[in-house]
Amino acid sequence: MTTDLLTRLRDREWRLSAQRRAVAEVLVGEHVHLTAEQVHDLARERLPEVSRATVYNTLNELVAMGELFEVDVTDGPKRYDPNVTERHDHLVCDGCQAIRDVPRSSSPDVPPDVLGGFLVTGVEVTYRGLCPSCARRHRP
Amino acid sequence: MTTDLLTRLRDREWRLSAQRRAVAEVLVGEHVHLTAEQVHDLARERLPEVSRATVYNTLNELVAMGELFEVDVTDGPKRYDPNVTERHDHLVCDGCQAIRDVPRSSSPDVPPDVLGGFLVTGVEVTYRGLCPSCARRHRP
DNA sequence: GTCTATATCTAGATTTGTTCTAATCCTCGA
DNA sequence: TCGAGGATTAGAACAAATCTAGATATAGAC
Repeated sequence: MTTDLLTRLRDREWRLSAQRRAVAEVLVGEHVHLTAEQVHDLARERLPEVSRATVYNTLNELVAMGELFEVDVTDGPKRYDPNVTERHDHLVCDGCQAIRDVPRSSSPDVPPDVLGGFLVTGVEVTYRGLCPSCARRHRP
Repeated sequence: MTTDLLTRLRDREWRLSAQRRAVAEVLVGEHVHLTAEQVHDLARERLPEVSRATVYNTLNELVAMGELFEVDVTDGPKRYDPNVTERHDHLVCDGCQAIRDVPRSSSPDVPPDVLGGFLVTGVEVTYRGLCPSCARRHRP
């Protein structure tokens, strides 16, 4: 098992206030893709006086540090993905907006001749469809 | 050459008012990925009294008809992509947010065993990097 | 040509998601 | 203990998009 978010933050000597800890703790887990609003709600269950601004500040800092990915694959608010250690893509349900991580099968490459001088540094793959329960509802 | 947007709209018997025509005309061309605001500005050059609401209404109708793609690959406003006839992916410049279409090289597939009951209906691939002029500016 | 039903358009208000601001609060080293 | 600087806060501000209600245009029937 790879080191988790809280451990990595401690190792970075990142000033870990009570508020920041509350935010970070919310993000630990499998297939977690919360919105800032959801992070705020969950963080307040641990520490009621965490403000929205602090949640946004903290999330943005974590993203800047590379300890969190911003995922913007649906309409509406951004989601935050703490799975930064395993290279993966996303599977998005068009029904309920659920997001699931999928390990990357193979790196899709663009043939260099179509790039026209573009310097490519990264690739994102998003699969869209219906999650099991939305698929059932859609064709019962 | 495939039929263009205006022709297809006429064939669909879509009520083509002066305002809608002004919006649609703006979208014709190569590698056009305008924001709603840019579409509004350009449409007003043709027909000064087009309102923002009409631009949004028209864009959303075209998207619903499948005659226009909504592309949301950058922070900030959505972009609209009239290239619906050729299957393609997007190349996004992290410097200036320019978007370029690239023909899809090969369909990326998820191995069915990782899907866990998810019904996949589509895939989007986004390449990120720096366009020629931003790459020059970045390492001169 | 006129009338009527229906679709479309408009300005402006509203909603949503996010960032900014200015004041206050901690924390830690001197 | 004090002071400096970062962290936090509530609320204002902002940006993108949508909604609303009334005005306007249009096509087809007469």
